Amino acid sequence: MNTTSKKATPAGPAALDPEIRARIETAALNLFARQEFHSVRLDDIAREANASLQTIYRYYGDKQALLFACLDDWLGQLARRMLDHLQGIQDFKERLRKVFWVVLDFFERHPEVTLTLANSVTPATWRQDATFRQRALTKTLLEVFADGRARGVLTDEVSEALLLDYFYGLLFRIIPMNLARGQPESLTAQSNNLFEMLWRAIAMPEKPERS
Amino acid sequence: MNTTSKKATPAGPAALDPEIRARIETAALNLFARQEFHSVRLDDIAREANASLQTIYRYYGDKQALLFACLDDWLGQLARRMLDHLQGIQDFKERLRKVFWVVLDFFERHPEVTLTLANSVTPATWRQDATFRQRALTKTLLEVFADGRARGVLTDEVSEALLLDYFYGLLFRIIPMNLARGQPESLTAQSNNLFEMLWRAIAMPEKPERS
Amino acid sequence: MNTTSKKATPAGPAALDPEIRARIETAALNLFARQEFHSVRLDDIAREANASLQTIYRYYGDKQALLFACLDDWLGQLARRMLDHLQGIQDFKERLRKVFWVVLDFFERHPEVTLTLANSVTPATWRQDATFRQRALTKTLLEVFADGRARGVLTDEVSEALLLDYFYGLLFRIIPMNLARGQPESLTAQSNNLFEMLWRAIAMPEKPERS
Amino acid sequence: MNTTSKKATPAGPAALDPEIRARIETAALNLFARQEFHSVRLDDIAREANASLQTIYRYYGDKQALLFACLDDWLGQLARRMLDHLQGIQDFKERLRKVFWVVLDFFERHPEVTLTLANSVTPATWRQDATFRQRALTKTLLEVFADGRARGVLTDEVSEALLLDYFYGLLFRIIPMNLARGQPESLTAQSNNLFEMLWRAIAMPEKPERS
DNA sequence: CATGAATGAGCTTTCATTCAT
DNA sequence: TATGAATGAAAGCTCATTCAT
Repeated sequence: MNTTSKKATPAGPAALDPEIRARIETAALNLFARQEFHSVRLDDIAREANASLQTIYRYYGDKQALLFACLDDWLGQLARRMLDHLQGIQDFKERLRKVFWVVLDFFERHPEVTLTLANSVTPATWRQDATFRQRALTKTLLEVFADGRARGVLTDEVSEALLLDYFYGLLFRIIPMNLARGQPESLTAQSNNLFEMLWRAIAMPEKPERS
Repeated sequence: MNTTSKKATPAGPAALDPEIRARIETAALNLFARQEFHSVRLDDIAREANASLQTIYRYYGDKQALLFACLDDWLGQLARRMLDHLQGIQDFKERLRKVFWVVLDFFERHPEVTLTLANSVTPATWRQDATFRQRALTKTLLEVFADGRARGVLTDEVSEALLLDYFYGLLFRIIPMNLARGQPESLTAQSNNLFEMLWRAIAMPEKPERS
Repeated sequence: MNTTSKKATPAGPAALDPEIRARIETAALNLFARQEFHSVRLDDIAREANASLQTIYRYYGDKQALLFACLDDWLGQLARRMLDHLQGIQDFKERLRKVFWVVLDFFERHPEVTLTLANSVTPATWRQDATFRQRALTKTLLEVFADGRARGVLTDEVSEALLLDYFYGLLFRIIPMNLARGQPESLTAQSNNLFEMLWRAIAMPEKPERS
Repeated sequence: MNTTSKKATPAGPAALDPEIRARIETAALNLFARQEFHSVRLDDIAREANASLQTIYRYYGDKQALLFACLDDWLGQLARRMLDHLQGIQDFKERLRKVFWVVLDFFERHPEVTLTLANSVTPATWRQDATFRQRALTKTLLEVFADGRARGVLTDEVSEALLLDYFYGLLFRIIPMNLARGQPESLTAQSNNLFEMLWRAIAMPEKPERS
């Protein structure tokens, strides 16, 4: 509600007790995953975390900040993992394939994060937060796509932004949907198939060989 | 104290006064489009609609039902439009291309609906409502895809559900994102390009000619 | 709430249809007798009376006026009965005894009126209404007591007002209480005993005969 | 929507903050004394008490419980005072005289309590509350009367219940009426006169000396 | 830090009362 | 007149957030 919330700076420099932090965020993520943001009560989080309401407020400032903090940790982890896995891969398509796989793998292994994103974060909310690691992720990806474009590997039928939308749109749909369906089949296992389809969409179509 | 509390039946079959209904839903849609569901106050809707709070309760029962009612009307309209446009088109790809175009065109012309879907409806919410016309839409599309699969036009690399996810994921991403970007370029205008890319992804890849 | 309610004059000169009036007041009295004033819904009265809400409003103006109208009719009847019965009785004590009996007899035969007075009329409410026949009753009684005082029949230990309070206080207590107890014994039947006790209280004590 | 709605337990045993409690009850009593129960708004009580609406709900649960709580405190005080004053008095008549005086004195010194009882409590309401200290008072008095009956001091012309009605009826009438008349004369000051009149009514009449 | 309350906002409900047909 | 709605007011409830201990 408050754009310029001049809250008591959420947590001092010492970041306070990381163990308590962990307890709170685990509890929070579990609840945000199961219910909509507004149906989750801070009371419940406090109880599940075995912490007091005051502590939550001291650490995070308000409910939304808590939600963001939870996600931020995980997204940071995803970003780190991504960079790690990309090391040494040169080929553009292979880099993208790897990115695709890392994302599938990550969310499939952390369903609470997936569900929280699906149930408790609306685009409007998402945009509100300036500190998101997500920025970093998106920025990285955007550069990758720009590069692919420059190298003529990616189609130029549509704008770069739209290319990125293909990528994101696909992932953001199949991951939570597959989870909602009870994960009948692992997406990670089908990663290559899924990626090849995506690639056909966004790659520069081969010019028909003459003759 | 309360002996026979009968929940104000959310509007009888007579639908009460359609003009008031329209005023309320217009006001509601405008607000749900601009803010998150929980930030929208029924007070404000009532004021904007020039109706009383009680009237809203009489017509819809509660806040969420109001939201659904708003969307339901528009989605019904979309469904009708879709069927209308599909008339007479036989070719599978052309049918799908048409569907794609109708969706882009519809949401691009009704940004409030797009924004409301993006800001005020989470998947969890979405699933809660049994009466949604959306069901009809999805069911129709699923049949289309099943048919395409059966005819061998669509790839069999992944399940039908995933094929549908490609379709939905793309649309649900590019439409609100383009709007958020201030619609620098009409999606409808690029419909064919966008569709061809999608088609490459989901179509049965041509077997490499022998020789 | 509204002291100077400039309502549509409750019922035109023709007093409208007396049959409908009767139906409404019967229904109202039954409900006011069973529940507190504020727990009675005009809806229910209308339904029981087989009349429309509008009709009630046209006839009475508002809820409280309806209550008063109901009581007024009965109290008028009581007053008439009283005057009728007093005819020809000269002796002061006998007149008072008769008054006492008429009151007991009347309320014992009209429990709905008793209950309505007990459950739906608070003193504050009572005082609000200027048109009450009750005024007439009280005024009459007050004169009776003044007369008794003047003749030296009633005690002069306390003010006339307090003498009247003995009379009223007793009646207003025993009548509804006996009803609440399920009327184990008819008060009317015990009228003489009860009256003699009262009389001992309010009569001028006989000066002890000297020697 | 609502899974586990647990009615705010009307104040735990700790009675919460007694100072706030006092502020609320004072405010409430003042308003209940001046207007009818249903005309009093909890808003107003909260404002006058400098407390929030929610606090009132936390402490009392609902409006009627608040009313009862206010009265209960005072009636408890009256009961204590009564027992205190009765100590050491043996003679039945003197005991009753004392009871009579304590009641007059108490209500004359607490007009808000008197008015609240008169304006905001109907018999129907009164009967609803099981915890009322009033029970204790009535029970005590009933025993006193039974005792007087057994000892042959009280008249046996009517049932015990009716004797008690004389007592109550008189007090419940003269106290609020005198207040409504602006207390032209102190009842407490006239206590003996008033009691002697009552006594003549309920005492066993002296048998006429033979001869 | 934890606990327990206090507070403000906003949803929901129930009615008297009024309006329109 | 009867019917069906519309409206305003107030009760009652839930929760984030804040305070005090």
